[in-house]
Amino acid sequence: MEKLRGQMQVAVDAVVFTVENDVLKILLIERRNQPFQGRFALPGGFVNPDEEFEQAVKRELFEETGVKDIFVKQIGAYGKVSRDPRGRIISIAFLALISHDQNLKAATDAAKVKWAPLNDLPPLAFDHRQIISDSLEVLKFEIQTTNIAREILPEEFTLSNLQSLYENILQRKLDKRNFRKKIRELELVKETGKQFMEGAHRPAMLYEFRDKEYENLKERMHVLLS
Amino acid sequence: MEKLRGQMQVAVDAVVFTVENDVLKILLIERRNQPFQGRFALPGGFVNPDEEFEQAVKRELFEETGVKDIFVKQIGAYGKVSRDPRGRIISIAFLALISHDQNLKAATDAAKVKWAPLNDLPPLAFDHRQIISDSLEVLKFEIQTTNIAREILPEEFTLSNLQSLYENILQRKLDKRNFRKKIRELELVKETGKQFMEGAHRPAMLYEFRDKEYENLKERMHVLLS
DNA sequence: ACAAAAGTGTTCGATATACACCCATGT
DNA sequence: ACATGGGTGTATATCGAACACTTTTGT
Repeated sequence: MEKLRGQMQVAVDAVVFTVENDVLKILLIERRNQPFQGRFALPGGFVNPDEEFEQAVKRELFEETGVKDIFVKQIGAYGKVSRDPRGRIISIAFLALISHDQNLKAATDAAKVKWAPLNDLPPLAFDHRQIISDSLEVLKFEIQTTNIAREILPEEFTLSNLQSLYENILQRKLDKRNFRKKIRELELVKETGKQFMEGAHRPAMLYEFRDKEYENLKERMHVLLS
Repeated sequence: MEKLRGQMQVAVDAVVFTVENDVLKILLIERRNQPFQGRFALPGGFVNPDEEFEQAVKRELFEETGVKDIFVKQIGAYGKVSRDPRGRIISIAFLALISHDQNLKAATDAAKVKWAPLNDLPPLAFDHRQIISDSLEVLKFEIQTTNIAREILPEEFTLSNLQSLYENILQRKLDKRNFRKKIRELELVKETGKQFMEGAHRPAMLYEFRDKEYENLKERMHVLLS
């Protein structure tokens, strides 16, 4: 038997999005060791030999956030020879979404863990900035073609919360009336009957997501052709 | 130093599309060894320690097809624990496109290599059927939002060839007049002035792709929101 | 009364879709 | 002459985009 070819170390990394006070944030961890000691990096770790990628991600994220069932979706493999000075370490990157109402361990944990606003990220280790950028592109697509928004918002939310989420992800302002009309047509949400009151202004209606599947939104992908 | 964690074998596999006689085909290789001996599989192989994923794919594909610069795009990582009975072998899958006018070695090579029509694939080894399915989804998206079609068609082609390619990829019929109008609006191609004559009917105009970049097509992705 | 966010419809332009006939050629 | 695929335009429906005022609350 020849020496095993293609032998490498395989890790998973996660771009965990959540929304807090209508701000889209990403989970970062300050590195304690070389390389990139003191820099922030995406949470992640090596994959055990008998462990699925998704299990590995969820295991790592449970350790960091205390949240058990996190929505994850693979973004791709990052394997540039030079990406890690320690040697050939490839990373399978995942997009992960957490709703902020699950009391997150990370928020109150040691200072080495933080939720950084997407639009104000510190310098990052490895190729993690690229991974975040790619994840955001995927998220932009998914939010427009599925009901993935439910994975990141709390159980109950206002239409302003929802619009803010879309704006944060798509990185542009949306028109309130057009947005609400669209959401209505899609039957994405339903009223809870409750109201949310805060500040010196009219209270907002609270909504929750419908159970309806939204794969059908992908039919709108007839972008180019009849 | 502890024993290396996350140690695995890493391979690349390619879903190579080409179009021959207006039929969309995929490159398959008959396996000579266990497991799945005698079954067809995607071309691929292990990644060398100092080799980029893309290099590895292109190296393998050059060996199989004799074509040097093949368009490739990563689809994702496939790493189910049970996917390969020999052990934990993960595969980074790539979509690859070859225009059939480059005289393909594969077509004339040993019987163990064949171009199989997408709509008539034999049983495949490993999770390769799934990889093909996922690749086709990516291709469906790319063909509608970029000028990727140029990577698979020959230098010169008729509008019927082009439409046929779109139909093959999108797996549905398109309206000829609407298709041509769209292609015109997008300024995707230009006339060569030449004609292509074949069979007992009116000769067709030959076209070639414009050099224009088509990233801008992605702006049409405002599927959901204003 | 005022400030601040919630809520609500209509018009216009652009794009997608449906649809049928003549043309140039080889046999 | 006929069979075969190549080539062309218009009318309608749908969707996206732009746009401003009233409502409800706390202070």
